[in-house]
Amino acid sequence: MPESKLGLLQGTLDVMVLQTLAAMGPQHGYGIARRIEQVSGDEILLNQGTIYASLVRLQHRGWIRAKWGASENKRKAKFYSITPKGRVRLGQDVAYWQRLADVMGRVLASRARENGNA
Amino acid sequence: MPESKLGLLQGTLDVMVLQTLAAMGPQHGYGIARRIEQVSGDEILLNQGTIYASLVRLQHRGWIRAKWGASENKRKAKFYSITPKGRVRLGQDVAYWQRLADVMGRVLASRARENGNA
DNA sequence: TGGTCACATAACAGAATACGATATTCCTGT
DNA sequence: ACAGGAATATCGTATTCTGTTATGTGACCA
Repeated sequence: MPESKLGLLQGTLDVMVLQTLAAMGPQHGYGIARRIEQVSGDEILLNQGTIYASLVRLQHRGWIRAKWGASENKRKAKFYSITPKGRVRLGQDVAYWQRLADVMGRVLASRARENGNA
Repeated sequence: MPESKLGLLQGTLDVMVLQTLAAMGPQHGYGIARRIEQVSGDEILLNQGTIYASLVRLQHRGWIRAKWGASENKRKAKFYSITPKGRVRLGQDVAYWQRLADVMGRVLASRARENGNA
């Protein structure tokens, strides 16, 4: 069980969605959410509804496209897939993330002066 | 020169400010901003004014405190320092960041299927 | 037939950074 | 002595995103 729910930072959800679609192929919103939670080792728990706003954004920008179909359970579901533009964007996002992680690492590593403490 | 300006994600600026104060001791807003840019290797470029909203937030929460003084150039400046509560918070923030970076790494590493591509 | 789960849409609240305008004070060049 | 610019701070607004909650629909099962 996850220690505590891990909140997300602005933009990280969209990247994970793109990555998930790139890695899994076409998938419906519900499935994408479950997959992200699973891959994260259940550290991330997406509130029901949270993923859809992301999907709307991404589709609106032309990075994913949707098509109605039926899930494995015969239920009506919208299947999303990543577009070529989406792949390009994903590449940029990953590069951005690595840069940010690098910079944060550098900043957080700047040594603290030896203070008495609390 | 930086390739391109690196935008920040929600919350990362506040953590960097706390860390900077913990590492440098009391410092004024302008100095904190310059320091963050420097430590980041000039990848981060803080727009003038951006840092102050962060300082207001942190002070409002009791994580930093301010005192008017004079900068090395004899100009009037507000010197901020981290409080005990701020140090606790910084620890939590760093832990959070590491968790998020870890999870993002896991998600972004999920293999893409071999697709023709674009 | 009634319930629950899979799956989707919509709308608002909260929070933080980007950006631009403005004010003050000190320092430097002429 | 004066103009201009750098150091330093404040404020207000636009934008964007996640959290959250309410609501709807169709399948499956007891």
